Amino acid sequence: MIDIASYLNRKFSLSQDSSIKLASLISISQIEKGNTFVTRGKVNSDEYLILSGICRSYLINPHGDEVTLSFFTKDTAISPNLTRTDSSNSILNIQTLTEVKLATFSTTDLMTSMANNREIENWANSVLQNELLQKVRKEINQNSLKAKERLLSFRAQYPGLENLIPHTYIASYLGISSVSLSRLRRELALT
Amino acid sequence: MIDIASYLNRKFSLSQDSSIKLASLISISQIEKGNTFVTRGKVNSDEYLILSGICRSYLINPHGDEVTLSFFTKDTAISPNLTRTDSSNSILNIQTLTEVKLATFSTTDLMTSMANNREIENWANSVLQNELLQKVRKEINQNSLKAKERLLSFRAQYPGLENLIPHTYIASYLGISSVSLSRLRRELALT
DNA sequence: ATAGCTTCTTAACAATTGTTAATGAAAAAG
DNA sequence: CTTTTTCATTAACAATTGTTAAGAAGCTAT
Repeated sequence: MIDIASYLNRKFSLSQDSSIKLASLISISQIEKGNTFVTRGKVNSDEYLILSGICRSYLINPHGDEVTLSFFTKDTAISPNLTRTDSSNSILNIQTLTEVKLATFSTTDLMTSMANNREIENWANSVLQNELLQKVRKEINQNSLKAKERLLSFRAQYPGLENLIPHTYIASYLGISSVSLSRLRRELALT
Repeated sequence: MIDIASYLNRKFSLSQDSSIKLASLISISQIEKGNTFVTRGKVNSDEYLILSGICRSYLINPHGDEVTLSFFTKDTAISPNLTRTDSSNSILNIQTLTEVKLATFSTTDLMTSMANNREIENWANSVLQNELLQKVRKEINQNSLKAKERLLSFRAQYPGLENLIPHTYIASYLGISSVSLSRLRRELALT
């Protein structure tokens, strides 16, 4: 409990007071690699912070293939519940790509805290805004950059991630085949 | 005033009571074709409903070209302020593609109404959820469909729009060149 | 109506990306 | 430690998309 509060204070720049308040809502869990802990179509009413490890959100496309929508790394929040549910059912899947230590709290609890604490309200809103910004950025990248530039952009956004997770996920995130990804990696390595 | 209330009642399925309440916040304006009435980087704190006409949101990509992100047609809401601003500055441009009749109200007024009226709160939340759903759908389309399928999907989503606006905008929305779009139109016409 | 502008189409060629299949390397399982 | 299994790379070829440039068709404004 004390641990989580000081963690929030350090990593999310919340005051000691707000950190303790938020920490009281949180429960910690450890999830093994490869577990899809949020499933499309199922009810979900939680918010998540990743204390350690890596996750991805993904969907099955009309051809039956998995498409990775985004990655979530250590010390970041997973997309706010609001942005990934439709009448409280999840519209996407979220899976661990490594062993993950997760901080979970209910969306309702967060909303109550937001109503009573201006700092928590601002924090939650900034998480939401950041998520939306990311979506717009990715949309622009997909529509206006070629695959090679998108890979460079991915590397800048997620330094080191390329060496930690299967390339299939990165390829589907970039919207290319894994063969293309391999080709681009080779090209860029020769420069 | 009476007009707008009954319009909201009809087109957005709000009760008479809520419609009148919301209508009292609204001011109507007429905007000529081609006007960018929301500009990236500038302060924006308004919500918009399109009473008639067509708009698009767009951005300038790293190569200096315009990229169309989405279209907005008659009787729909433009993306909620929350999803297109960063600390109250707009992160994208919104432009009329025809003459447009617009209903405008301030985000602050809406939030106050939401706090006092459960129906308006639900309505506003459904507009927001719908916007986010659209974003996810488009992301999947872009990452997993070929250009021809994306065009078909565009036609299904915006029936008739293809004949009303310059194809350059549609091409950049689909993430292809306008020459490619023309090619695909021809292919599909021969079927 | 006609001159000027913009938009759409088409063609030819180049560049990018996808598909299939084989090989090699690394990780997991026994 | 060996056997499987999974994953990444490469090659060859096919399909898709981009680029440039030229012409046609539709609009706008005198």
